[in-house]
Amino acid sequence: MNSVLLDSEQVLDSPPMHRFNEYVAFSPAEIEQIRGLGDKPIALPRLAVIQEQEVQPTCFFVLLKGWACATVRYQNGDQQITKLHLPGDLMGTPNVSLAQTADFLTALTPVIVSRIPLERFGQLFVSSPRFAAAMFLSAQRERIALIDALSRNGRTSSSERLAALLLDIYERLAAAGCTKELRFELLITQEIIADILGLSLVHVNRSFKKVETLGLVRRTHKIIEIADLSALREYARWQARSHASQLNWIVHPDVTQAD
Amino acid sequence: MNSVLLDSEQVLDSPPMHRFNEYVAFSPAEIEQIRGLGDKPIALPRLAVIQEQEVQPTCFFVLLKGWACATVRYQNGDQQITKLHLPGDLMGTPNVSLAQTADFLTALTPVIVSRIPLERFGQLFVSSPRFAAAMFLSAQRERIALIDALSRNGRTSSSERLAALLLDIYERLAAAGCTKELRFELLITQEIIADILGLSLVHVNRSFKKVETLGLVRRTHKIIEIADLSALREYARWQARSHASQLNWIVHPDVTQAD
DNA sequence: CGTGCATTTGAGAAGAATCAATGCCCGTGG
DNA sequence: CCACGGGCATTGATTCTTCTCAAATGCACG
Repeated sequence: MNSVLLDSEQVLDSPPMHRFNEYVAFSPAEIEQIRGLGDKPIALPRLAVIQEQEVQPTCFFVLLKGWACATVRYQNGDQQITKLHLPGDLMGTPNVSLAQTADFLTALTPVIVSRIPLERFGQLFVSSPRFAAAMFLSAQRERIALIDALSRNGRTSSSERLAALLLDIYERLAAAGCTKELRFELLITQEIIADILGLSLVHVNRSFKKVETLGLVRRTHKIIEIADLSALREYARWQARSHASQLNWIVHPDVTQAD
Repeated sequence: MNSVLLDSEQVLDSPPMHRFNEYVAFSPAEIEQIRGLGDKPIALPRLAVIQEQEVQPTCFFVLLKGWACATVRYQNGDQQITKLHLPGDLMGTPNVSLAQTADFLTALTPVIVSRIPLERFGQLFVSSPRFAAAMFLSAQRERIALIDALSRNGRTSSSERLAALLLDIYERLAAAGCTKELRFELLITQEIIADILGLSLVHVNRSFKKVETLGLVRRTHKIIEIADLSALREYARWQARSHASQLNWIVHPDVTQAD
């Protein structure tokens, strides 16, 4: 891996930790523990392979900066991107259940990632039920994201799928504070979008023109502006998904901490 | 729900508990605890809705007998089955991360299910790190199943998808001890298969004829016989997925038990 | 021996893939 | 300063896959 070690303090406060607090309100002390899970962040160039397919998983990763993706590749060269990773995402966690990784992790832009060895992760998981609960809920939430992708790919047209993808990216970037009003920078090519949606590059282009013609989005270079948010939601058959909030059945105050 | 209460001992030893031991070798005492999670099993007829879409999740389910599925339904009536559930499966777990359930759980045959209230599940999850680890790994394994479905639907032809579905059902039934040699009973209609694969009923029928003509499977009524297992695997671009076995990073002996 | 559900078949239409150019933007080197 | 080349986006023409509509067949069950 063609990587560059970074001064850790440079990124440790910038990274979007918002994903860890989605389900459990961690205390500052707990947040410190979670930050301690990762190795020193490393920078990788665009197209770098962060983790290979069909190797034994010994770690997973946090994406601190940039965009990346998980790709399943077949012998004949076909590939399908099964997850677009945005800043703050954990990457490679499903593989911990397997003897061999199921997918590639690839940088779509220059990225900064931190490697989390399974040993260190396991220690915290076992010692902190609150952390275990957060990880469990987060895995279940990712299953929902996959379920949504699967149902969309099976039952909606190409342009509806594109609309849904743009909405998904918009909402996730907004949660990470990476949008300005209804605009965001789409850091991926149409070829990558084709790999995400399971379409051909040519057809993605035509779908783009369609959602533009319908007055749902505007494009100028890489900047996407949502022209009509509610119309876009309707067109994409968008289903709002709010996080569970009543979690006292699984999330309790941390007994290892003094009140 | 049009349900019938059953004498519990009638089913408590029959159910396929094999799914719980996939990652963690539980002791008999632990198994007892896990069995105690579920309410008294109930029987439901075919097509019964086990859990509604867009309601608050307060429990999930174990499927003790029969087949069921998780379905995402859209306003216009389109629906996509996102998971085919076979005996032993946990059903509805992804919903615990949401304020509202994302899908319907529906019986595809007469079923026997047991309801697991979140409170009871949460107590065991918090008190037993081994159990928490098993649930975490199992959720990650389900993500892999969804990733595989997503990549197949995006990148393979209809008949390849059908071949992969038949293989998937065969292997899962074999793990539950519900196959005889290379034969199994396919308890679902072609319309259901269409909902699973994201195809039309008519095209499923033609795909069936294709895999039959290719000499990969044979059909007599509902009985499917795999005519050439390795050829079927190759045709379906089947990817073997073995469970992770080196789990000492997260699975430790249960400290609450005496040696 | 109907009746209802599931499977099968046919024909035409629509959606998406493929093949093949062309255009555009931008950085690089002459 | 401009010609060139590479990567990406766009367009056109054609082919192939899958869908839709419609009808017929088969099969189980009262």
